[in-house]
Amino acid sequence: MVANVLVELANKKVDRTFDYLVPSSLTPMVKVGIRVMVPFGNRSLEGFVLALKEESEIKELKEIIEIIDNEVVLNEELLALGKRIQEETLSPLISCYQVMLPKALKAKKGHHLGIKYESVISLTHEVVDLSCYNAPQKEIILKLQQEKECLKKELASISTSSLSTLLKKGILKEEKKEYYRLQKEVEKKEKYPLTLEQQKVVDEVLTSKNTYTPYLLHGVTGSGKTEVYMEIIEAVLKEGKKSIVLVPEISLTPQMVNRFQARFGSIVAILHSRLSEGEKYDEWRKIARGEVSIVIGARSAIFAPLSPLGAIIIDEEHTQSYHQENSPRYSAIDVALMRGETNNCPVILGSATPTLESYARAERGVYHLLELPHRVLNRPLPKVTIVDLKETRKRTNSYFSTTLLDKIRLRLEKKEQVMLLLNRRGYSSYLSCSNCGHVVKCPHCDISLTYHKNSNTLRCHYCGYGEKYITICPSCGEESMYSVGFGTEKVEEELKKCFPQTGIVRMDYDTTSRKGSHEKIIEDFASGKYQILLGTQMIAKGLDFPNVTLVGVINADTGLNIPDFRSSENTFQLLDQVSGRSGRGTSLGEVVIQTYNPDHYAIRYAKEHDYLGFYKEEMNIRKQLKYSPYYYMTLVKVSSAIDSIAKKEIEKIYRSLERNLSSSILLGPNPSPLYRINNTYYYQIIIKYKKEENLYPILEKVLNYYESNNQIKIIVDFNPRSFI
DNA sequence: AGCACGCCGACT
DNA sequence: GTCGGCGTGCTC
Repeated sequence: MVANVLVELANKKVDRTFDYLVPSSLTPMVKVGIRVMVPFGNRSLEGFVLALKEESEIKELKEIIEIIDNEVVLNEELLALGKRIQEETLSPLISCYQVMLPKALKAKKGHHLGIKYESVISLTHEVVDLSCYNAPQKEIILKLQQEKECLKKELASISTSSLSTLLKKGILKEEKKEYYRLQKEVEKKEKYPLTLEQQKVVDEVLTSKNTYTPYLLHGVTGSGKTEVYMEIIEAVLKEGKKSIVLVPEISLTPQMVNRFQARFGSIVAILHSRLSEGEKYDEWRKIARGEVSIVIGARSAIFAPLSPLGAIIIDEEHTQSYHQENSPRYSAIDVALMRGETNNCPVILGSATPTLESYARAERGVYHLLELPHRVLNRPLPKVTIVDLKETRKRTNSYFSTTLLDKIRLRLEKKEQVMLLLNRRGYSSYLSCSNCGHVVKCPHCDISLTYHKNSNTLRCHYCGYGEKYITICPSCGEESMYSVGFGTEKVEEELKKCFPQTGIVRMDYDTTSRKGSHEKIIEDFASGKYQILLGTQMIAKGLDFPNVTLVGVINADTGLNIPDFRSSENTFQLLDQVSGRSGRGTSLGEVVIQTYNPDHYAIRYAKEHDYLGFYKEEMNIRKQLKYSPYYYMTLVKVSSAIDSIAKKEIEKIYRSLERNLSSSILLGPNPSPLYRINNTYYYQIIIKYKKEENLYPILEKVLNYYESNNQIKIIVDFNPRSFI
């Protein structure tokens, strides 16, 4: 027997299968979709078996060295899915398979994480007469009579010596059992009754529960989308079918997961990046073995090997993090649609602020539109007040307008909670010299350094470079450096001066980098330990604090000046999402948005919670400027350590695209908005088109042409979410 | 990705 | 004369 093996190397040159002889001793164990170790050149590599056949055209075959898996890691659906992703992203096939699996199962040599075993103790026979045992022995036996079996380490904590005596006497027996690392008990809760609106949405989805149907669920913040998801999941569960729920990484909090576990118990598995390697491996095994029916996870959970699938749900579908930013550059939404198609099941994309692309698809009937226009229990959406910072600046140089300060004070007096958004971390934006105008920049990147007061450093937010804070200008030698702009650190400092008696907590990249700190801040805020939560956009999505009645946006303009055609859309989404954190409980909520651009349409529509108004106005602009969703957009990027080489090659690529693409508009070639990162130079071309048959063939040619050039790297991103 | 093979410059 | 630079090509 001969096996087609795809080896672990993620390089276009070896991105095909190689034939290997299966030694007769291994024949019964070799299956399509398992990992094997094979000789490759003068070393040995891991690879996936993609096919089996009787003979090969190659004369001299080498033999498979050994088998790594007993069970299949890539089932037929995933094998086919990987091929489709390869075709649609032009990424190496091996990377399309690697991305589907937890680290422990990737075909990559090195750390092979094993299954974890625990010693389990149980009674060998019924014990009726307890009188001949001493106190700790009795305790152990009683516990085992109640629970049938216990972890050895649990019983050892009662008494190690009693335990070993009972084992020696043959009253107890010890076995090694496979043990899942992530285990917890959650108290089951009754479900909430659905509102009429929610029920209508559920009913409509369930009419198509056995057919591939994509839905866009447009539901305002607080409209109870999660309850709708759970109801759909329960309905398909009754038919013996399973579900995947994708949520943004940042929303995968214990609170969120608990809601699902409280309703469905132990048939829920969780997959996200904060789990340890071992925990992920265990969760994945539970899924592959069919022990769970619901998977909740971030982007890559879309590859969870559940079968049969009855529903796929993507919450906050507008989230940028559903697009992977490195190869393979796939979109979890596209993958969800593919899997919905092969599994004949509905795919529900939910958001209060869908992307223009998704809503346009819903308008054209590609997605079925479902709507939840009201909050549950007739709770109103919060009233939004816009504060013009140009006016504020005339009177004060505080970051807080008197309007915002007064409202914070009022809420604190009522023992309610406040959330404040500032989408910029650090203390100040950059350092400048008042004498010569010098700005401190990163030595490796084309970007100014941000001052972080807590660590007294200047840091680059792109490559991670850091240096000590300076007061003397490195250019003119004067002691005249001053900081410009402000971030969360500085606002926190001022906030503490304004409200010295109040518990204030900051949540941004810098305060959440330690494992568990993100959860801790959320928990502490939920329990009332703090009254004010100040944070970057990571506080905007999905969080549910019923006691928050005021949301303040310190500066709504931070995202408006980014050179990206989606800056208005991103700003509108952020403002609407963060506004949605206010008034989710019984008290009425309100929002204050501070801005220098009170007339900007993104801010005007966010004030009115008017998604459709924003959608229409933004669609007009996109139409005029020929942007997505009127045109598809593909980004071609060239990077090199040598500026002139990157520049020369992007120009070559441009000429080739110009010659071969007949119905596209080409933007560029230009230096990328972030022209230099980590001493690498970036140039790019944006291709806009409605229909372009030559696109894939020509881009493949370009990629092949440069595959052995190690001076430059080519990145092709179809429908990217960011052009930086 | 590695690693061998191969064809031109400065060294014990 | 040889050591070694890294361009090119191959891995079943």
